[in-house]
This record gives sequence, structure tokens and C-alpha cells, in this order.
Amino acid sequence: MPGPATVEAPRRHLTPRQADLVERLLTAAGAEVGRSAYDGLTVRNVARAAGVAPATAYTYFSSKDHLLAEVLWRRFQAVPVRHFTAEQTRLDRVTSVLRDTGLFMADDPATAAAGTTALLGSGPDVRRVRDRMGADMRHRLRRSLGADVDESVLSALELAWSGAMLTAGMGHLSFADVPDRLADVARLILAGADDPR
Amino acid sequence: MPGPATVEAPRRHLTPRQADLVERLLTAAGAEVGRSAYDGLTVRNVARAAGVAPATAYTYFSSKDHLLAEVLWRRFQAVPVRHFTAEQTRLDRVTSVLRDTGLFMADDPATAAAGTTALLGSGPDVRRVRDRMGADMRHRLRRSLGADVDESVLSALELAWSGAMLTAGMGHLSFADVPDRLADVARLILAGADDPR
DNA sequence: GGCATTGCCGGACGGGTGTCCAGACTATAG
DNA sequence: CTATAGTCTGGACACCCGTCCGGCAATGCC
Repeated sequence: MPGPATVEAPRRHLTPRQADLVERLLTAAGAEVGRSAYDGLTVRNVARAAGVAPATAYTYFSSKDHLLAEVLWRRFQAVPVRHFTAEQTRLDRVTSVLRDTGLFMADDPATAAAGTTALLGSGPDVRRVRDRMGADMRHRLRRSLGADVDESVLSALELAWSGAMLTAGMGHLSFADVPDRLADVARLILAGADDPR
Repeated sequence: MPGPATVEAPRRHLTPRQADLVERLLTAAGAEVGRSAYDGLTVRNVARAAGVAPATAYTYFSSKDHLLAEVLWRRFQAVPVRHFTAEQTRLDRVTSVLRDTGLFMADDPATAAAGTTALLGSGPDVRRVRDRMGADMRHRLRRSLGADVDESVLSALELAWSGAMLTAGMGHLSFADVPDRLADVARLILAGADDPR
């Protein structure tokens, strides 16, 4: 049975006006979350700050979680994908990726923490953002690992990264410490993989 | 300045009647979460199922998250601490700990997923449960690693464990796969540590 | 320039959360 | 058996979420 499946939203062209609106919402959310953490932030406040009716905000972001997740995703995307030089070892490359993607949150721990919480939300849109982010991270790691990747190494690195994000998001670990911690993990894991080229 | 600090609740003796009440709430919550996931569960429903007024439930658990977190903690505690034999290698020991603590959630993925979400909540009580669980896990791992533990190995294993819980809780990874994944990670990390005794 | 479509407004609504309180209820002690 | 301290009740409350809808403005098409 094919089932009702998911109803794809028709292709959404955003007029410049709308794109600007979305922009304003995202930046307003980013600013707001800096003041009041996840719990304190309300969609209505963000909407007001962006000069928009609450209902309108909900037509572009299906939930508070979705909104915050999208803020985080945007920042994540902004992390540059480095160009590797020939003399970098595999460990160097992996470490640099982990460093960059770990550090981007340290600038604004409030947003990072709230975003982490939001990313765990349950709506389908949040899930999409989550998948997108996971896929991007996997891609970055795979690229840094070079040819003939051991899948279990890749998976282990991903797990460690998620763990670090989570632990930091919960306040168990400082965001500033994340990069070093992850570098340690990479060192151990890559030393464990037979071929540390 | 000493500051207002946290106001410790005065020592709470639970009468048998109260202990039973708490018990009923926890099991009712466990049952309820099996049917409706995190979002579907309401404190009021759990209270009703336990034959208790909502306000009463809130005097024992400060929030829905706290309630669910406590359910998870209880199950986690029930995971047996194995007795290691002399001929087990370090990897064997670590793997068995990761397997056990990873598998206990696979029995009831619904509860596990909801509990994971709850554990990320923000109240001070939830935080306490979280810390308790993290400390317990660290303890189990440290014990399995044996003498002269490399702290970075311990930390790496913890990160991987958190990552696995998170990833599974989000549905990114099946709870059933968690043990094998974690075994892989342990193999890599311990091979990376110089002394795989 | 007139007209239809589209999107925003704003306010109301149903449901859930966590808090509070006055009163009923239980058990313990006098 | 009665007074009293500690619990539980049930319902009201303030707040927020996410949804819905009628009205109004702007955009784009002819």
C-alpha cells in the first residue's frame, strides 16, 4: 500500500520581501535567545521583535524548535570548509574539522545550548534540519578522512561529535573545551585504525 | 558574596504510603509513555492513572521532564554491574559495560526515547538526575578500564556513549544497533591507547 | 487602472504546563 | 475520643504553544 505518505509542500518561492521577513525572524530569534535561554524564549516575542504577527511566524517556522534549529543550522553552515594541504596528516585534517565545527558554537554558548535542545524536538521540520546537519557533518568528516574510509571510524567520530555537542549543550562540558576533547578522541580513534597515513 | 545559593529541601522522609505513591506514579508514567510518546504523555494523565491528583504528582516530581528522567534513571540503575573474570581483556570488560548500558534501552525504545528527551530538560531536578546518571556511567567505565586509566580514554568513551544515546533517542540510530556500534568504538579507542592489556 | 490572488494581521481558541490555595482527609499523639 | 500536624484534593489561574479564520492590504496579472 502506497499510503498517504508525506505531503510535500509545493515549491516555495520566497519573494524578496518574504526572504527579508524570514531573515528578520532568524536574527531576532538569535538575539532573543542570547538574552533569555531556551525556556525564556517565546515565538511571540521573537515575532514582535521582528515586527511580525505571531501567526505569520508560524507560517514560516512550524514551531519554536524549528525556528531555533534553523538558527543553529544557519550558523553551522557558516563554518568554512577548509582546503587541506598536501602535507597535512589525516589526523590533522580530521582534527581541524572537529575543531572548527566544535568551536563555532563556543562563540555563542547560549544559542548553541538552546539550539541543541531545539534540535531534539519532534516535529518533521526539526527532523529535517537535524538530518541535514548530520549529513553535512558526515560529509565533512568523510572528506577529511580521505580515500578508503573505514566506516566504523567515521561512525565513531560522528558519535563522539554528537556526544560532545550534547554534553556541552547540557552544560556538562564547556563549549570552549569541546575542540580539545574532540581532538583527543580523534587521536585515539585514528591511532586505533590500522593505517594512520 | 555568598549569595542566596540553592535552597535545599529539608530532608524528606517518605512514609510507606508516600513511597507507594511515588512508585505508582513512576510505573504509570512508564506505562503511559509506552503508548503515547514524549509529546503525548501528560502529567495529568499519569496522575489519573496512578489515582492521584495532578497537584500531588507535582509535589513529588517538579516537572514532566523530571518524572520521565526519574523513570529512565530507575531503569538505568537496574542494569547489573557485572563481575569481571580474570581472563577478560580490558576491551572485553569495556565492551560488556557498553553493551549492557546500551542494551537496557533497546527493550523499550519508546521509554528510552522519551527519557532521553526528558533528560535534556532544564530544571534543577532534571539536572541532578542527569549528573547522577553521568557519574554512574563514568564509574562503570572506570571500573571496567582497570588500573592506571588514561583520562582521555575514559572521556572519549563517555562522549561516544552520550552520542549513541542521543543519536538513538532522536531516531537516527536504532537502539538495537547501539551495542554493536559502541563495541566498535571501544575497539578503536582501546587499540589507540598504547597499552591494550 | 481595475481586479483577483496571495499573504499578513490580530485575535480567539483548545490544550498543556506548572503554581497556588482553601478545604477535606488521614494519622498520630494526648 | 478528640485535637492537631501533615497530606492530598480539586479546581482556578497565568502563561505559552500551535491552530484557525475573517478581514484587510499589497502584489501581480490583464
